[in-house]
Amino acid sequence: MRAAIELADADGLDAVSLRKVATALDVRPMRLYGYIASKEELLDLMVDAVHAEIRPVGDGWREVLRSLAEATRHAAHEHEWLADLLGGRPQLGPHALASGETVVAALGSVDVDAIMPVVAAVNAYAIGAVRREVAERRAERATGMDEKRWQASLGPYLERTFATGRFPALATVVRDAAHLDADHTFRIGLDFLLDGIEARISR
Amino acid sequence: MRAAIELADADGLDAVSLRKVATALDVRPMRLYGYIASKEELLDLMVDAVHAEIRPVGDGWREVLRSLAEATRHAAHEHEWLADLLGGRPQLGPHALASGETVVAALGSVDVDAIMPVVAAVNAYAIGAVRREVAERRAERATGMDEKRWQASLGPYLERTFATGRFPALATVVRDAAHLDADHTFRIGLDFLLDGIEARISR
DNA sequence: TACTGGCCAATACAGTGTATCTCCCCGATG
DNA sequence: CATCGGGGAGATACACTGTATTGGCCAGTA
Repeated sequence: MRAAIELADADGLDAVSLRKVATALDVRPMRLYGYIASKEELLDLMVDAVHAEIRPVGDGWREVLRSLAEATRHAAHEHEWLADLLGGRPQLGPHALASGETVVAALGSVDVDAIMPVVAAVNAYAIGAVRREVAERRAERATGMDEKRWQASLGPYLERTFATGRFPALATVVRDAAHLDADHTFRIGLDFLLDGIEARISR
Repeated sequence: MRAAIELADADGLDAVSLRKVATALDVRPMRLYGYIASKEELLDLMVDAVHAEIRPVGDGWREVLRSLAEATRHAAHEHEWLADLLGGRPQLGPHALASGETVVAALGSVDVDAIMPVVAAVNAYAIGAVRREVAERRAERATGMDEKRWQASLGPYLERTFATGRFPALATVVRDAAHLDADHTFRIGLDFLLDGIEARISR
């Protein structure tokens, strides 16, 4: 599983094949089936292993939830393949449960019936936001490794389609609005969500 | 592309192979490369095609954003494979831009610099929430098509791990808290987010 | 009529996850 | 001590994937 994570970190999820993992371990491919039942199980184990790095901390429910989201984002930055797997199947491994435990424990002051929806919402936001962020990062890299070429290759396409006049509102926003960086965008959305939660649970 | 969507609807994303799409069209596989450059492009086209079904409607920014999230969820229910693709790469196809346009147009009363973060946050939440929902739905189906067997197969595992005493807070919440259905969970999280947005943009 | 350019089909290739078959070694038994 | 049996490791096999390359045919032109 560690070998698989190293492969994925280095060359992406596609580079994780049972044959490659086996050779990394100096073992024959079919040996792996003594430990896992299928490749999906290996992927689940990888995700749970990374959950060990997601350790929410902080005082009070708000800080802990924020920390959960930020830690998820941080983990996905270090393991971009995580964005492809997060939310793809239920996470019930020990490390995932452990981080869930610390979060729920920090929500002791919250109404017990509200805990699950709140945690679920923060998780959903974090997963969706991280996915888009990683997708953009990859797209940038695909067009020549630097941001200028990305703008240069995307710009003309967008200009052309905006020039059709079919998306006037979108065009003005893209052209006129301030462009926030990824950090700010993530935090603003998270603040929206946490504000809304705060308003409801302290009602 | 329509053929590919039908295949995916029927048997999941794995069933979409260029060979199968080609035979569905009574064509030889390599013919497809006259229309697409790679399989990824086909997947992008499929996603954009489904974006045609995502038509946010409503009066006022709040209703439109809610409609956007609900429509995304609805589309993913009819095309479960969409959950695997959403957020996986930037969506710049015409239909995706069109739904973005109607959303942005409905946010005319909002500060222009706030529009992008707001839309991004709602999208992120919708994608993350839909993913988890679809993941659960699949897990249920995988354990025998009905919910009872799902509980029966998951229950013992959770009971065992909770019995270790390592997740006391989680255990009490799972055992004692009311379990909301998927519709409510989605709507509650969405309300959190929209409340938070409302508080900030009308500030 | 000879030729040539383009396009379509077929084949080829390197890889995938996983099922099955084979064989060898080691331990237990007569 | 010899023989046998079983279990596990290894190799092989299979069906399939996405895509590059090759072969051949046919239409249009000189």
